[in-house]
Amino acid sequence: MDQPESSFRDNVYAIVAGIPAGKVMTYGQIAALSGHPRAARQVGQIAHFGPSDLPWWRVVNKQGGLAGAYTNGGRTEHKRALVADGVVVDDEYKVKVGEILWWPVE
DNA sequence: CGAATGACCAAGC
DNA sequence: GGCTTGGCCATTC
Repeated sequence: MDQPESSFRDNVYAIVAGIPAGKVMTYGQIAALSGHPRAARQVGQIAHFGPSDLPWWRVVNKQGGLAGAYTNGGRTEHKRALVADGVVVDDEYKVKVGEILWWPVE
């Protein structure tokens, strides 16, 4: 392909696609692992405009809060998808930080 | 191609 | 504790 293989976008795809069911990751974490520790916003853009083949519902913010602009219908469906995957949700629309999957850094 | 937007994060007041 | 600012860069108009 014409694109460089180590694109920020491509890395995000691989990471999000690699999130196991029952776990969630944060935008900042994904961005950092993609090579841009401050590009958490782009993860959100990719999530919105990017491919829908990836489990974006397993992606939450640093507070464990769900995305308010979830393409499927908002936090309602987002939370529902998480619970369906086996993720523990504390409040109506928040996930425990302890349930977040942290990648093997260092 | 340029400007605007944005599903975030961290620091400052 | 909540609002404001700066930063990142892909997607859209």
